[in-house]
Amino acid sequence: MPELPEVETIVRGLRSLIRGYTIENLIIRAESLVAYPPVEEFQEVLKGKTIEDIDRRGKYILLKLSGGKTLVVHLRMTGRLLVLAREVAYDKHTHIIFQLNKGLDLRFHDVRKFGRVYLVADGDYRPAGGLQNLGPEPLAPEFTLGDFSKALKGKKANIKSLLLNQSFIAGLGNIYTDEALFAAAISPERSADSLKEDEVEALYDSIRLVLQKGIAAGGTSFSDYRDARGEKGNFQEELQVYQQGGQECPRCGSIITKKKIAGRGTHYCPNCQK
DNA sequence: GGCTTTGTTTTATA
DNA sequence: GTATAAAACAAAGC
Repeated sequence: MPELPEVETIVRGLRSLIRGYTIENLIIRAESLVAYPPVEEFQEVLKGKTIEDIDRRGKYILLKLSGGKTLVVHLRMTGRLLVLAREVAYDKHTHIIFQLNKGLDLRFHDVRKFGRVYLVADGDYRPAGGLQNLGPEPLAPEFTLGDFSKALKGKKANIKSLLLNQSFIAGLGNIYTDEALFAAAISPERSADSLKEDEVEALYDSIRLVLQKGIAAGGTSFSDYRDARGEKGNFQEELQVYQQGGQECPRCGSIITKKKIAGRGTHYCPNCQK
């Protein structure tokens, strides 16, 4: 599942592979993935645009184009953005092909077809779903412990659901939420405002550390995730609790539990996550 | 063919 | 209006 570290890895790859390239033509094989504007307009406006830079905001990929437009991509569960030579054959899950100059393709590949692309005017993110309502970037220097602590105050929801809420904090999904709560030794069922000062600090540090480790490992390829070159990440080898239900806790040796919390499969150690 | 998967949006409830 | 929880939705693999 592409979360912040996976999206960051993809963005870095795209920057080195296709920055400065021009979109010469598009092939849209599944129109349902084009969320905005209507497909005909999407196709016409993109032709001839140059990719000036590639950025990330939360789990959204932003391709800044010439002419004041931004192509926004969200990969949801199983989406991939791949850079491939034009002659590489499509498979059944290749849905949008951006044909670039010099014989390169940028391809949107998605087994589940849950991913979406949006073409917006620079800075006007309203048509792009939750992009305009994202919370702070957890790795940005401006996001301080004080901010985090203040934001948690008075929140009665459990900490797991709050961390998954993109308008509260951007970029965390099920994998890194479970890993950060484990690293901070905090139970996912705790209400947010029940956390003591030292626990808030441990969680703040854990969120940032886990995300940085994820990026350093090139993301988590538990199943579908691949980077822009089609390569797997390695963070699955470092997972402490996610998908480790029934295994021994690496910290205390108890058996890791998997349970549905906040509507999501949640992995945690019932003994040492308090 | 029902169940599962996750990120996001929508709806319901307090 | 706000905070929160629950349900719905996307589509395909098994």
